Amino acid sequence: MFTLSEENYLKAIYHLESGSEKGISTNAIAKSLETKASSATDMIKKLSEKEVVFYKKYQGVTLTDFGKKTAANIVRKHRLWEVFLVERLNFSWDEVHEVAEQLEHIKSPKLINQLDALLGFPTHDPHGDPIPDKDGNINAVDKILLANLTKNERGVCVGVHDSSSEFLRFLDKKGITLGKEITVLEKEDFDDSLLIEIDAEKLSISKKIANNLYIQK
Amino acid sequence: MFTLSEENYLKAIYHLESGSEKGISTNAIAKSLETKASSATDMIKKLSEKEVVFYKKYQGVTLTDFGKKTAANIVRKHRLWEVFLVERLNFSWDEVHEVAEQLEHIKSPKLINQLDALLGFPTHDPHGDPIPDKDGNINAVDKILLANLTKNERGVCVGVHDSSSEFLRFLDKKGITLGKEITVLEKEDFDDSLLIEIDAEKLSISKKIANNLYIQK
DNA sequence: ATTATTTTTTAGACTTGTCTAAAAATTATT
DNA sequence: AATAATTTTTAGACAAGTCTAAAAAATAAT
Ligand SMILES: [Mn+2]
Ligand SMILES: [Mn+2]
Ligand SMILES: [Mn+2]
Ligand SMILES: [Mn+2]
Repeated sequence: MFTLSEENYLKAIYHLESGSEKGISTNAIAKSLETKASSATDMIKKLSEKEVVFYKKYQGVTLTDFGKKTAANIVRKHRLWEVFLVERLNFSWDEVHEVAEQLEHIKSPKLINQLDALLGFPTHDPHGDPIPDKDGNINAVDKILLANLTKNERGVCVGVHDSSSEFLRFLDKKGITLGKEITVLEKEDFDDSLLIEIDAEKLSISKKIANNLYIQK
Repeated sequence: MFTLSEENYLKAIYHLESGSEKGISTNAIAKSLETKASSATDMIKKLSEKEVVFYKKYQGVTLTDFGKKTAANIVRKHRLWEVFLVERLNFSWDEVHEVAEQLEHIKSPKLINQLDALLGFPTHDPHGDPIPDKDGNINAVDKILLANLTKNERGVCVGVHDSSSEFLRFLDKKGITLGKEITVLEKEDFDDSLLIEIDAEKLSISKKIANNLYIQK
């Protein structure tokens, strides 16, 4: 069994690993958990002792198969709870993260399986992120950033890269939600902004926004 | 804000207070939390510092108004989660306690208010215990122990005194659940057992059972 | 190839919550 | 009232998790 702190480190390493081949650096872990590198080193040793990570001094860290499965299970719980909060308790997608950070640590296999069933076995959370199954497997969809679409291309908004409250509330304000169809009408060269069509309306989108919205063609 | 440990001590004191006038002893707290008296003394000092309990050395401890409200809120969360687990996630009443012990520490007022609404503002948990409202008030019902009924008296089963898994599963096996009507047909003097009628069937009940079942006349 | 910079680890300290063993206070017994 | 038994508190220690400051290793720059 793992402590709350150990689980948070495992999850951080899991997220950092998806998106880089090499071992995850002590600094990267510390930054992601808003703690100090020395604390990360201490915890890495404990995790290595418990055989959820491979660790050689100065070489960074990688999850073992057991570690991957354990981490995926925490992510699974986090995302299922997010779905529950949005679908059943009327939370908006920018309010769920903090609460899910707590709920993901509740230990009860039956609870999470029944929750999964209650929600109809959802495949994605409110931010479009995939929900791992019981074995930790995720079926990845081929989504690309809106910024990478070319003129006149079209697709459905299926996820966000940045899931901060600020960004999510901004999207709400602009009427951009998951499931909506977006067409790129223009790409402005001098500021990299996009003119898009959504809900039969024209909307100008900055490069920053376009770099944080996932589209499925 | 209170730590998980502080919350558990507060809840223990809250439960011990209902059922005795005087201050709660260090030993009683320690026993109820399965810890040592010295640990209880340490924690009592912290709680006193935070002004949730009154404490004078060797005099035992009592909750302040603030402490009562804080403790009642934890009990509120515990019992609402128990209702959720039974009514929505198909847990049986003997499986919920351990999970509710964890869930009661989740910090989110919106979560608990929405959960309350989702469940239709329940007044009692699956064991018949009252759910405090947001201000910590409970409306007590006048329930008595089955053992205190006299011959030919009748009432509805509304709660359990012992809520251990063992006792609850025993009740399930005998077909005794909350809401059922029970009539006392005989009271045997030599072993204090009861002959009751439930679901139009006769059933013999030991003194121990009768002392742990609450009835509303 | 040295030197400088950055990253990582170690050493020592602190907090929270717990424990054991001993001292102090309270309560019960004679 | 004095002694015995019990309860409560204190003193000191320990594990988990964190921090700062300093040392060691790795990487970058000259
Ligand atoms: Mn989240
Ligand atoms: Mn999410
Ligand atoms: Mn319970
Ligand atoms: Mn209960």
